[in-house]
Amino acid sequence: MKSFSQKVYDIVKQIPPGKVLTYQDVAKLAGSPKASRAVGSAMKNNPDESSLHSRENLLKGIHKSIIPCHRVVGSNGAMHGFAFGGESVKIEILKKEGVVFKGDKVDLNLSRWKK
DNA sequence: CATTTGACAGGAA
DNA sequence: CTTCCTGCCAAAT
Repeated sequence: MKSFSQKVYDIVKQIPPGKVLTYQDVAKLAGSPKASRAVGSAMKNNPDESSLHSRENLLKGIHKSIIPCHRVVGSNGAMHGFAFGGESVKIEILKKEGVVFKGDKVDLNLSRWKK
């Protein structure tokens, strides 16, 4: 049985380019609609490219998991803490992938994955 | 086993 | 529209 965070990673990895998901949705898909917070906690343990080389993750078996954290946003379409170079950079990337932006926030009505 | 923490969400002021 | 407060959950210590 995968732990909650593992499920979260699995789900986030399946988010297609040009689409985003809110923490709430991820939590729901992971099995706990109210665990949006826990999702964030799991994300900070985030086995992304940066921590990919971390020995810790290798020991945990999380090494081939590249989590597109930039495709996970808050319920209002804004991002909170993820920054692998700066929020602005993240926005650029998302735009490039086809995510529609509404000012400095993501337009969830258009770019929300499976609605 | 109990406490603390955190990349959240939603409502109220 | 922005800021603060409260509720909720899983993981780490």
